[in-house]
Amino acid sequence: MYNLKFIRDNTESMRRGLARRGEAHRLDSILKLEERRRGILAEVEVLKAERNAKSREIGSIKKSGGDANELQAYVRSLGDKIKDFDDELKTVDSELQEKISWLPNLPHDSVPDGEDASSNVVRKEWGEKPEFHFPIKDHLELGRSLGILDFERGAKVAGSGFPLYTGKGAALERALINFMLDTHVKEHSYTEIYPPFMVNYESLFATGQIPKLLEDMYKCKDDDLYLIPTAEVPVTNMHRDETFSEKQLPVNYAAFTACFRREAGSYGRETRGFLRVHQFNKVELVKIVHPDDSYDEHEKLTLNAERILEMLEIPYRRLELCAGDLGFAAAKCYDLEVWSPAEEKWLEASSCSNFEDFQARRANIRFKPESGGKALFVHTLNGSGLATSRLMVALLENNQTEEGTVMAPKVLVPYTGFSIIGYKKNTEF
RNA sequence: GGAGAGGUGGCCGAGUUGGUCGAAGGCGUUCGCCUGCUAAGUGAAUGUAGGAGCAAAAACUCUUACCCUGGGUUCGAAUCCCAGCCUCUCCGCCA
Repeated sequence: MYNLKFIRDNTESMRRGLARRGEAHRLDSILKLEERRRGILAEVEVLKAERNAKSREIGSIKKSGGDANELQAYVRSLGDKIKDFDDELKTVDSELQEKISWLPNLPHDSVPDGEDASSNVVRKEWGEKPEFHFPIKDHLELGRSLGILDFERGAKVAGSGFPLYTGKGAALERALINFMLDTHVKEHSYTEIYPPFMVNYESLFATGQIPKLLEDMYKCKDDDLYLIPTAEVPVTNMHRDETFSEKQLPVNYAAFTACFRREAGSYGRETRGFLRVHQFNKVELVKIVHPDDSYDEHEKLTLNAERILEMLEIPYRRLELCAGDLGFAAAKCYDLEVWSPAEEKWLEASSCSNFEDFQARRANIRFKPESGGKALFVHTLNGSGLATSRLMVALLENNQTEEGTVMAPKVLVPYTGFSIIGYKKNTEF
């Protein structure tokens, strides 16, 4: 979220950045409104200054017992004019704020050009895609035949797109969450957070889900609360309207939450099983850092997420998103994709973004420099570390055996207590 | 859900018979003085945001707004009225 002064002083560089995302058209009406705003301001402030002066005068006249009726009538007429200007100003202001709130973040210089996902660049590929010498099953068949996933009953109790895990499926899910949290907390030095799963409008606005993604949020209308689409929202907003001291930075958080997304308008598109769901679990990493460090921290964060996949021995690749495919608030973003042998496709399991000061401005999160001077905006980052839904697809499919069973990854065994998901007793181990 | 108390600057805390209050006092912070060092003492400074002026930036000057939020009354509101939000205490209900 940019302030007016910044837009006015950096119009051309903003226009260039926005053009890379195909959003440059948004700037002109803002500039026009801004000019009108200043015009009104100039007029109304003169009137207000006069009103203040005359009112003081009335005060002293009255105190000394004089008659100020005529002056009062005059100032009253000033007040009427002021009200007209103020009303107009209010209209212009809210229109401006609305328009500015739709300006996305500017892509970092290092971000490749491109209009859509087809221009994303593969930066790295890890692991070997497994080769099977038998007909393989997809995650849905595996989940059903092994009795660990029950999408039908999930649909019965809630609706389609609400996963339901049973027996070893539920245990595997829980193991995965604990494993990821433990790794980030104990080995990568993140502080664990367990936040609310519902947030208010201000929080969604601050992290940039609103206005653009409003339609994708589940809302509790009676209470004006929204189910979180990601832990990024409550965790980043912990520090809304706060000022850090410079030496408190960087702040690193890891949070497990369920995530809720309406996925409005995406029906029929890759909606089988876990490929697109309304509720899923995710361990999210959030960093609040010094502006000078955010690109280093972005690399670190991405490596922290990749480490999980390597420990789980899941083949993945890292994609750098092109300017046109960047999320609304991101200045730079890497996606991590896991391999699905059944789909023969890469599936997005993580998205690691540097928001620079975009969210910090909206959320008013600052730090006080050691050298003194004004508080500056921090940079915020986050990334999934990771989402279990797509991970579960890769995990089941990549680790299936000819018998139709699934081997649990070695690192998970201490968490699950079992190393194989067979046909029997998956609900009574 | 019911009853009551309260929301003021980085913090604490005055200010509620409306007027010179952006707001006393204290703490903290910054700069200086003093003292072998530290502590203590002492002098001064110290809110944020917007606009205008100065060719630009900084400084500076002028000005507007802000005492939870949004309305209202008034020539004039931190102070009065209305609505809302939040916090605390007590009661009820409940996992």
